[in-house]
Amino acid sequence: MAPRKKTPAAPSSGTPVSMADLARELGVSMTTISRALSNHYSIGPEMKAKVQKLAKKYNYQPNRLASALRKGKSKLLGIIVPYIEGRFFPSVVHGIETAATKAGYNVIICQSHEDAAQERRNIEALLSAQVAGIMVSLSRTTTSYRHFEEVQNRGLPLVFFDRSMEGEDVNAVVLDDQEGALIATRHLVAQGCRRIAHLAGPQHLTIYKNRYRGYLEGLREAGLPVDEELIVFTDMTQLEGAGAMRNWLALPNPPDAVCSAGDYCALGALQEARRQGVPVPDGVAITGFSNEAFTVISEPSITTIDQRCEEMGQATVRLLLELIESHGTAFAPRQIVLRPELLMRSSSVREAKPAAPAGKRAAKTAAR
Amino acid sequence: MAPRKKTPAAPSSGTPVSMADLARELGVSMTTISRALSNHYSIGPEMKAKVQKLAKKYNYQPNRLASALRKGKSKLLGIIVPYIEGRFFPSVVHGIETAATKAGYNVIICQSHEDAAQERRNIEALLSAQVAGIMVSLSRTTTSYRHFEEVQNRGLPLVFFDRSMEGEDVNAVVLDDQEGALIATRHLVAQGCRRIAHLAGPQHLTIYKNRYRGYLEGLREAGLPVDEELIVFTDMTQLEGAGAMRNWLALPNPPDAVCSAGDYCALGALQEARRQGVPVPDGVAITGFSNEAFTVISEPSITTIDQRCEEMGQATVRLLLELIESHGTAFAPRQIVLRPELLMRSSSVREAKPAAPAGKRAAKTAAR
DNA sequence: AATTATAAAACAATCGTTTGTGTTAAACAA
DNA sequence: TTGTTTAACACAAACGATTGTTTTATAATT
Repeated sequence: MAPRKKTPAAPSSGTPVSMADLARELGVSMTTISRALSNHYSIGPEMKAKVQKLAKKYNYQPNRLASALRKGKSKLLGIIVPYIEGRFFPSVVHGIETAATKAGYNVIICQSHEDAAQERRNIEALLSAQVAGIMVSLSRTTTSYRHFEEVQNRGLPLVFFDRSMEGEDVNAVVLDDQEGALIATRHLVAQGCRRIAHLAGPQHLTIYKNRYRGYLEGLREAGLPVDEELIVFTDMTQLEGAGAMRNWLALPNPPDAVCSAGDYCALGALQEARRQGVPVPDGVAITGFSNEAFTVISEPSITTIDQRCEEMGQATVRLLLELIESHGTAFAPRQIVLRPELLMRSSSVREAKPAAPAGKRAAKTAAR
Repeated sequence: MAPRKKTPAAPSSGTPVSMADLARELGVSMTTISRALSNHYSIGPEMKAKVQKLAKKYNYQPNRLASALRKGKSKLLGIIVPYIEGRFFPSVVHGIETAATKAGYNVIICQSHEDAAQERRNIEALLSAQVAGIMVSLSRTTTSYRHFEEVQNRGLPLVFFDRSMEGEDVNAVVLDDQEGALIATRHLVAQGCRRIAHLAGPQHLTIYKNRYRGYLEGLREAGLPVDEELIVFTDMTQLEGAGAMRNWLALPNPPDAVCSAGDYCALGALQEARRQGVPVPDGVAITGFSNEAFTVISEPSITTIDQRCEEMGQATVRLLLELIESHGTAFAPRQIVLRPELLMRSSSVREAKPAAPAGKRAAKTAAR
């Protein structure tokens, strides 16, 4: 044990300044220091000034551990994502961190690596760290939800984002995936496409199921028949997209459009079409989903659905903080649904229109 | 204040189980519980077994706040990045989180948003949270380093990564940027290029300065003259890359290659060249820097330098943990330099070579 | 002058773990 | 038997901040 100095700590001594140091220096009690710093009414104005000046002089930083321990509430939020890569999760984390910092919280980040067991360990670590609330985007392999029940039992606020548990009794912020696929399909219909194919994702994941639904809804809305030949279930890889496109192009009556539930898959399809000499969008129009960075780079640039990553992060934090601050006052769980945005780009816009027809954020694109 | 139960907590009561609960249940002291769980020698084997069984039964999670407060060392690491976006930082964070978790630490993530003042506040928040160590990639606008000195004064381990302070007295993990630009230039020379241009970045940033140096070294090595017309200083945007290329192509004697210090800038140059009908790589060969995701997507795919993001994250954590665990035993500050890797792709490889000449990770590329 | 408010600050317990120092009892050696 | 070692555990004081409950002055009121 390093012997604790009895003399007041100099501004740059090894050990950080504590309230006790300030109290000793001013000859008052720690209570006074604590209350002066938190602007308690029972401390006189001149004493407050003295304390705050001294705190600044020594660059006093409160020990948040001690504070959290005593108060039973920390200024830490936990976030669990499957991984920190690609476009989506980093952007959401970006939004979360920004919003949390603004509210005086810090964020502990964990990756589940798409592994339910790791997710469970993450939860335990966060509980152990006494976070004030947890934000989760579920791992693909999560089937049991017991670890989340324990979070609930402790009364700890829990908000899912993007990949949520089903049901009305959870707090969640999600994208309206069905709407996203619907507006993509509508857009293709508006471009004159009549045989619209769908690259679907794993159907045990809600997001892909909903995108599939949106596609079907779009067909129904336009009075188009559902052709099972034109629906392929994939894991959303570039390779599978190319494979599906190859098969479709070999059909006697190939599709004139592809609505993909993911950008990578759309890219694969696009590349395969061009490899086979089929022009995009005039031979086959293509839409993706997620607004991955490359969609604006590829040639032609890919029409896609923006997932409002930043807004999702912000909304998640907002909801979580509401739950935290309304401590006890049992809130009815809420689901916030964000509206996706269609980004029209070259891969699907068929004739050169005089001016950008849709929203401000339409195609920047197509260096050609 | 919720009245604390006196009876032992059921597994799913609101309040988490504490050591006191376990101690009461077994009729022993908290000391015994603590030492049994940490496998202290002075506790008998059968008592240890009993305690551990009960802890498991109640799913006891130690309060890390209390533990850290008492021990003066938390299991939290802090990380400050300019932002969580693009390819590089998310990947490094990915590597860091993975390595930290493996070692039993959790990571608090902060963004400086390229703002020195925010960076300073981040540091204070991390100090306040009593992290065991801090990892930083400097904001672009940081000119004063006083906030880092305070970290040092507290004896808190500090490791820079990628964007580091200059000097021998800091711990840092960086990429050998000079080497990166050098091998890119060498590669262009090997492709037969003789008038190699350089898209340089802001020279007050070490990384760009070093890339510039590497380019110059490459020219010297090949006995090529330095032509100032062929060197343009930019902020590394796509737009500026295009502009520079436009100017170069208007030259009486335009370059036959461009070595860019960044991928976005290289992309801009590439697109401008193609817009003007100059073939890539045969008219002008192009290399980028950073291995952004789009470099493999663009047509042609872009030769670039991989920055070993994951390895950088791992190395950063490794170094930080060494510093933490060697507590006190003053370590000589160390700089770890990672070797960049050239990823040869279509934008620079001039004639179809019979087999990939270089390393295993060479071009996958070129759907054409 | 005695009483009662009010303001300003001190006391002391507490959050949940950890750990240096006892304490007890059994085991062993002399 | 007495003294000494060892094993196994308990006591109690930290860590640094917070907060309900006094206490002590000072001012205001009767």
